[in-house]
Amino acid sequence: MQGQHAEWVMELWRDPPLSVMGRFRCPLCEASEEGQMTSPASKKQPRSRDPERTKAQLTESAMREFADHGFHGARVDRITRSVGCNPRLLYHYFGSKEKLYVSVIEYIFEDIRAQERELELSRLEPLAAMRRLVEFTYDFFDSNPLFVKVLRNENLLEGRFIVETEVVRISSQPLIDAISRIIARGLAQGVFRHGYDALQIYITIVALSAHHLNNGHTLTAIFGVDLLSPEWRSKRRAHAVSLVLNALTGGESQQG
Amino acid sequence: MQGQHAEWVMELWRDPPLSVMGRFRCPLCEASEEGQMTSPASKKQPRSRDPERTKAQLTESAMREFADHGFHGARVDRITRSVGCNPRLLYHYFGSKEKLYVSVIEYIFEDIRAQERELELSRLEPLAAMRRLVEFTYDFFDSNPLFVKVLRNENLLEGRFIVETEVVRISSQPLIDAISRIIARGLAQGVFRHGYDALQIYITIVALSAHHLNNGHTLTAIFGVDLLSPEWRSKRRAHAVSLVLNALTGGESQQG
DNA sequence: TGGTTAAGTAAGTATTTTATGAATTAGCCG
DNA sequence: CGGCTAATTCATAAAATACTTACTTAACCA
Repeated sequence: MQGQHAEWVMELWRDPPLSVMGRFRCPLCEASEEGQMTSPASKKQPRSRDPERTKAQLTESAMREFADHGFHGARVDRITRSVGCNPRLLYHYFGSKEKLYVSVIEYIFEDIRAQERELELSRLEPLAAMRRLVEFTYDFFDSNPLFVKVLRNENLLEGRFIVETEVVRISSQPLIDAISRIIARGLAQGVFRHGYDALQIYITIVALSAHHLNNGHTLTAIFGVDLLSPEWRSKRRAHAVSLVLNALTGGESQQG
Repeated sequence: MQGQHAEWVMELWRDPPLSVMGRFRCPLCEASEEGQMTSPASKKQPRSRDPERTKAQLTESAMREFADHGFHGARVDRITRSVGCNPRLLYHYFGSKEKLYVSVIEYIFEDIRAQERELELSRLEPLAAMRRLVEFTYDFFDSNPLFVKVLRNENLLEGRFIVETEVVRISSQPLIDAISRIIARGLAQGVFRHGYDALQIYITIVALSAHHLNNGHTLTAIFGVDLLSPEWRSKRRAHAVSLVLNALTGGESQQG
């Protein structure tokens, strides 16, 4: 849904030259404004009172807005308008654009934590566990574009807000420990011929899974192949699995 | 120099709470403003006339500004002030913030093209060639943070400007072809036991080299290990080389 | 030397955008 | 019902920001 929107806007954008004149007008922004303008019901009936719903809608809308435009590019006005509520409400519930952004980050991290807990890698054989980990990681990023985009922007801001939250720090060590144990078991059983540092391996898996998503547009422009197409992504999934497993099981030179 | 600045600002930023009140003030922005305020010489002597120098200074300053804040976060005012010239000059030479941004992208790509041409992979043995390619790619990203940052922002904008330039499309296919030949030679000689698609391998190399740079701040917050420290980066370099070479040379299962 | 061109300056303006003060009214509980 | 709380609206402040109009003056060349 989001991808379709992006492609459609790109299409609109490609033909006319950069901008005719005057102040910069972001075509993505204007398009999304118009797109949302029709949906939020008719104008004048007052909004029914439901603070939980309002807060949730604002968070959801803000997530999309920050994902699509980054912190600086995001407009509070667009957020409230897409919800259909008065701009004042945003400040009533969140205090500032900044605090809204932080709450979006926290909101987004609740998802991944829940999903990660369901992995249960210790019951599988080393090779199968590793395969599952790569597939899970790949699929998570592949199917959570908003997560990917919000994190990209947070890195643009040099992680200024994520260090404040405390929500993210918990429960990442268990995953690294689990990977350590898989590698140790694999080495002991002889199915793995190379030991790698667990954190390095995990970052590698994340890199293989997410880099083409983070950099899809420039890579596509550079190589002339659409790295964001479903076809390429499914090939990428197989490649990631294959590469990691081959690296662990194979070869005779090099250490890790 | 840039990294130091970032760390210093982060240090300032960590203690006081998000913002006291009022409109959002970006601490990085204010710091860099103050930092630059002292340098651009005394106020009132008129600027000596040198269009080339002025244009070059503006491009350079804009590159840093766009890298540090993204397109929307960048301020034309800061760019001209850090150069020490009148804001009108930016429009005199570039026309708009938007066109300035495009010219920065083109400027940045001239570097990498020049460096890539010096690779000369075909003379090396497959294993050595592959090692050199990984090391070169890693080192390029590692030592060109502005390139990395500008591209990250361009992806946030969904590659809206890079598709316009035409500068980037040339001479990327030769690299992919060279990689194809290396892999073919390696398979023929028996040093490689797995054939991979050249584009997949190259994206993989880029991913292993750049993902921790692109996502260093969030990953650092999540895992509590500074992935941007020199120590971690040098370990990362070895890991990337080892992983790719092991994947190519080793194992008996899986294809590519 | 004098005149043309363009580099640079001074001082804005129009617009956008975040944020607020204060009034209004819905909903809940006794 | 009546009154209290807080959800919502209205109108607007206040400041930033991209961009401009109108001008000055240095540099270059016939």
